[in-house]
Amino acid sequence: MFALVDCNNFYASCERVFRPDLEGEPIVVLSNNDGCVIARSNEVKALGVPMGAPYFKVRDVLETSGVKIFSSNYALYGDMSGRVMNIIFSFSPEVEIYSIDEAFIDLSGFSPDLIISQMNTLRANIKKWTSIPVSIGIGPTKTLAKIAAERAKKDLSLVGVCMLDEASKINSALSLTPVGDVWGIGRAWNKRLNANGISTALDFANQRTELVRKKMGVTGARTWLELNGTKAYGVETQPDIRKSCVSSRSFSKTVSSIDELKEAIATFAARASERLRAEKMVAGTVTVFLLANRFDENAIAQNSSATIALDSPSANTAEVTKCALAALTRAYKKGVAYKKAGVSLFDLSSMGSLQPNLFSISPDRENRAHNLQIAIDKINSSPRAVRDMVHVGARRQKSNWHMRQDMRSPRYTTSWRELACVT
DNA sequence: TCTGGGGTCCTAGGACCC
DNA sequence: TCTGGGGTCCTAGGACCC
Repeated sequence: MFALVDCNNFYASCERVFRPDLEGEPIVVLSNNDGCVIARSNEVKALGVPMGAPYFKVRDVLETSGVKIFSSNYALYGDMSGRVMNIIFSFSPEVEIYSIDEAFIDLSGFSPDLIISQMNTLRANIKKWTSIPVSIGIGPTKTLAKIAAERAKKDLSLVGVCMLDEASKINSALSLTPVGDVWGIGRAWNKRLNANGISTALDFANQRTELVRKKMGVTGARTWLELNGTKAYGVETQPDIRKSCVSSRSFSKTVSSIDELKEAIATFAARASERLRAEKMVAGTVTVFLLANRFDENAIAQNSSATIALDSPSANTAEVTKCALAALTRAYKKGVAYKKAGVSLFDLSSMGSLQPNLFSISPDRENRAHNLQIAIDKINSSPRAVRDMVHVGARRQKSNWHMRQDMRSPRYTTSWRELACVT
């Protein structure tokens, strides 16, 4: 059996940890740029505000209903996530951290009779030690555990833990689950399946396997197997080696000038390389992409990108920035109103296994660049430094493309300056 | 006026190999 | 008239996840 531990309304719950006065109050959390609703407390779900709704469209409803609105605070959510995950690891080492708010546990070592009570304890401990509420679903495959977790959330009589261990329970849960809510069935397949009269997970599970394989490829076939109780996915306790690293932003206003784009791209290049260095990795290629308004059919044709290989794999901000700016010049089209831009790093490898460049002109110079980078990182991470105190000159501190983030809560757990005070 | 960011996997088609 | 068989690698696009 597998368990899925799923935090309830995770970001909204995080906002309540240091604001107990918000317990029972309606809360939403907005995406970067305060663009969309990406988390809702139960009270807001009850108001009928959909997931992903553009803020400007639901602003009036939220305000008249007295909903508390937060910009996203990833420093807080990331840290709270780590605390929840640590508690789960204390129950079993066979854990896969699937996302910021979800983890699978391989229960093969657990005695079947004790699973429910142990999961109840886990749930209670997480609540007690972090104040984050979770739901736990248990099933013979990961996909069924996902469905069980949804049932645990929706059916209040289950008190947060749902185990699907018998055919009758599984069938009943499948019949209550819309096919589009199944893990692996997204928007596109949901539409096509519905058009063919398949509306619940049970309808889908009852299709002929050859038909599913033919129409939906191997991914669809795996989902079908998992719904029918055959394991297609295991618990991956080793995190995958990362294959790419992206830093990107939508602009609050469109940007057409190459100089402004340069500042943005230099910032993204720095962010992405910084993240890579933290994971002791280096990149082989740098891609810059420029996107026009994605809600305008005609504008999408103006999207462009360019990829350039680094001379030798690197995560050095200066190197990556230089490369990214060159790629920008290639991708840039004059006169286009860009809405979003970003830098992706590909061909990643670990720093340790680095192959030196056979044609390197000056290994000594590369060494010095490396040491400089270490010194800069050290300065910037010192407790007294403001964010990015030392940075590449191509960036600028204040620009009009920067993010809107007007309603962010304090970084209670990761910044000394923003520590909660009891008075 | 306004619409997130960061990922992975699969497939089809083209170019290439012997 | 007729034109092999078996591969790999790369890329773009589409689908999915949170």
